[in-house]
Amino acid sequence: MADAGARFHQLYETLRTRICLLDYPPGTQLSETVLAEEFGTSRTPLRRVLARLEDEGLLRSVHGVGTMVTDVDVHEMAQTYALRMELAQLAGMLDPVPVTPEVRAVLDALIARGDGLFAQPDPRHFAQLNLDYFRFGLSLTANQPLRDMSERLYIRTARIWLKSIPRMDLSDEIAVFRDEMAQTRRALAAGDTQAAALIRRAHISLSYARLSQT
Amino acid sequence: MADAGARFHQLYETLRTRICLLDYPPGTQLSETVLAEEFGTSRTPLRRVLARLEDEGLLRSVHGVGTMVTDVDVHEMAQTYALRMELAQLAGMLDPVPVTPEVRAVLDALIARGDGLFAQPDPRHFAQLNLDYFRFGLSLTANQPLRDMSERLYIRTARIWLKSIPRMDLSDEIAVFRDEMAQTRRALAAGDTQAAALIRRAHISLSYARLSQT
DNA sequence: ATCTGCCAAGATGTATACAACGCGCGGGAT
DNA sequence: ATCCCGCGCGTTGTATACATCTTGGCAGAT
Repeated sequence: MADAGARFHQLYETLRTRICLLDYPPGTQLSETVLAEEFGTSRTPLRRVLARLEDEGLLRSVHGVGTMVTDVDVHEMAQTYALRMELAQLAGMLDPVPVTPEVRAVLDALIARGDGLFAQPDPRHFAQLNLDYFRFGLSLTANQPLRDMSERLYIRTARIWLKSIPRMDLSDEIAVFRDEMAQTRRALAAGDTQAAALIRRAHISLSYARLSQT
Repeated sequence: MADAGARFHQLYETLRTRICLLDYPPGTQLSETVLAEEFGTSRTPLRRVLARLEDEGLLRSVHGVGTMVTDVDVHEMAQTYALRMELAQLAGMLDPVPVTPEVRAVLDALIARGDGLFAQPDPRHFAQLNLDYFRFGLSLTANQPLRDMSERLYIRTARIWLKSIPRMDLSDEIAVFRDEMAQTRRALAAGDTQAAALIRRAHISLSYARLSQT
């Protein structure tokens, strides 16, 4: 049978993806019982997953009431983006990894997906590509704590960003995103990880500015 | 009866303190059953606490083997300190809080404890004061995500630092610590939060240098 | 009609019995 | 003497029954 830890991880990522991709929008009430039935398990292991999601701030459980998907207020959003900017820059300074052809190949694959997305815009695919590109940026540093914390922060606010996409212009956002990837490719072609990090920082800042206009 | 969340939090802090203060040194094997009996509860709520400690990297549970207190290797230690230095500096730049007389009073109380510690050195009290002073430093920024992540990183390595204290000179370390607090007080007397953060960054760097010499 | 009190339903939190798993000891074959 | 198989014990993981809590609606008094 499959390893228990692997099963836990799969359950965790499944639920986290549903939250981040707005299958469960903020305010949605989840039922431990129905989720346990859906995944063919009992409440106990499921609660282990929900507990972790609650520790990460994505859920909130109240005794006798239910488990709700949390929302993020503008204040927390501003603080998180301010911190994410700094961490993005740090990713280019702390324990940078050498830019190998394999690294550039990964980025090229992401750019190709961006081209496909540009031809056929879709918010959900955009969100997925954005996450994958974010993780690629983290792969440029070998500092594991920095990677963990950055991803944690990203996950916490990604769904709010995705929720605001309809209010903005999807095609414009995709175009800006492709520009960022193209700039990053030029920086990595020169082997300049720090420049790539600064590009990322600038785009996080601009992204937040566009976000807060809505 | 006391709130369930409060009881959870108390259990969590109790166990975390025991781990950080080396009541449970790295490698110690914990038993869910005996811990549950000690706290007069069943395994279920206790496992909820252990799960969180495991997510934070302080414990590691293996099916059929046991739950062990984790150790931290030198590589992770270096990465964590490198990141902590940067975050300490950020605490003086992101969302700084005004330096009120109340803030200075809190620091004066910490300094007084430092004087008492100097007169009567004790590793355990030193560790506790160090944690409280660390949290005081975090109180100088209103950026909650930054505070959460910084504390998480600190907790993860504090016990390793404490474990190395016997190999260093306790009185010297306490003297250096008092110097840092005195410097910080001067910076805060001038209302310069950023200077206080830079002092903190410098001392984290020096502390790690002394630490890695052993 | 409105307000009040109570209860029933459904939610999460807890306790407990059982399953799955790994390690180590011990006996027997070689 | 040595190696190997097997089983027993303790551990964590899972399932389930029960306790506790909150909310909403209904019935009755005013």
